[in-house]
Amino acid sequence: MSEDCREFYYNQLFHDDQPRQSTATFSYSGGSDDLSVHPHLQIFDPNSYLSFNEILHGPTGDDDHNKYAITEIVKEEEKPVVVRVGEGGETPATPNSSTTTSSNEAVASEEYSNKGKKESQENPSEKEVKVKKKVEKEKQPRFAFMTKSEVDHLEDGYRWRKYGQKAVKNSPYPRSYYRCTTQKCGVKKRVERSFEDPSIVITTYEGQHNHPVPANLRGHVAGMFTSPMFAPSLMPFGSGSPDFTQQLLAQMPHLYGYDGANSNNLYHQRTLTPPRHQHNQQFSDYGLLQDIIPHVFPKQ
DNA sequence: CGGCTTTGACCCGCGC
DNA sequence: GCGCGGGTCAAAGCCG
Repeated sequence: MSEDCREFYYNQLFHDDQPRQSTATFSYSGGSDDLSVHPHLQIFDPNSYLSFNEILHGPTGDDDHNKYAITEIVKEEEKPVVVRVGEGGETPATPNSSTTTSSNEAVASEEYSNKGKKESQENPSEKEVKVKKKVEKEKQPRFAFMTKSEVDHLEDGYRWRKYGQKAVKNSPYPRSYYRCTTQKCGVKKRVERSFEDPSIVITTYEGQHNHPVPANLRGHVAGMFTSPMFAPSLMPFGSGSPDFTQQLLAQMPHLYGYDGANSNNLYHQRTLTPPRHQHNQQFSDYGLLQDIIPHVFPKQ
């Protein structure tokens, strides 16, 4: 089988605070439908594979080009670490310009029922509760990424329920608040559009999912991240580091292939029609993963 | 009918 | 204390 390899540049965010210019090699099989050489591919739906070009730039068909070109990832807790995908020479907005640094955020790890605030008012040890909440709140991993996208809410494999929307000061664009719909998963995300560059969507994740990507979701990313290969125990990241799946998903939201609950999902349409690249650019997920994190997925 | 969005009201922290 | 801004609640409505 012939394999075409190209280089994909990105800054590695995952392990430390030092942004590192890294080179990963994306490999995909060329002109072959022979998946037997990649038995792991059988767990995915081959119809949802994206071409290498789409990995880099987002969907190329259906005028989707550049809609999902991710521009930056900002890790919020410390100095912003920028991850830039692609080499489009874009000038993304300043990471700090639109990410929230507000201190009055809710505790993501708590169950998000309506009890939180109101009960704490009735509780005798009100102060202790507040302090505890504050500590827990500060522990929540949080990071933001900026995506060049025409749609506000990018699919990431998880199901979200919108629970609020607020006007943002000095910005004509509102900020939307979402919560993961899975019970006892307190992950939240905020989505807003950069007022400096309206083509850029800023998504801020808060907390870590305590469950896999919903299994009933379509698309190879959901399948990939629910596979045993992505068991948390295999992930090389220390505690306190944002969940890898989220990070990888955050890097490549244009990979999200499932048909989620939201009607503005660009990928809804593409999952209904076979990708045009299927014959000559079948993408190997495993090869991709090997190259991104070779110490987790050593080449055989 | 269940799941979701919308949206005004409310809560809370912070600065003045 | 007051006002402001961010975040959340929850009722109402929409939709498949």
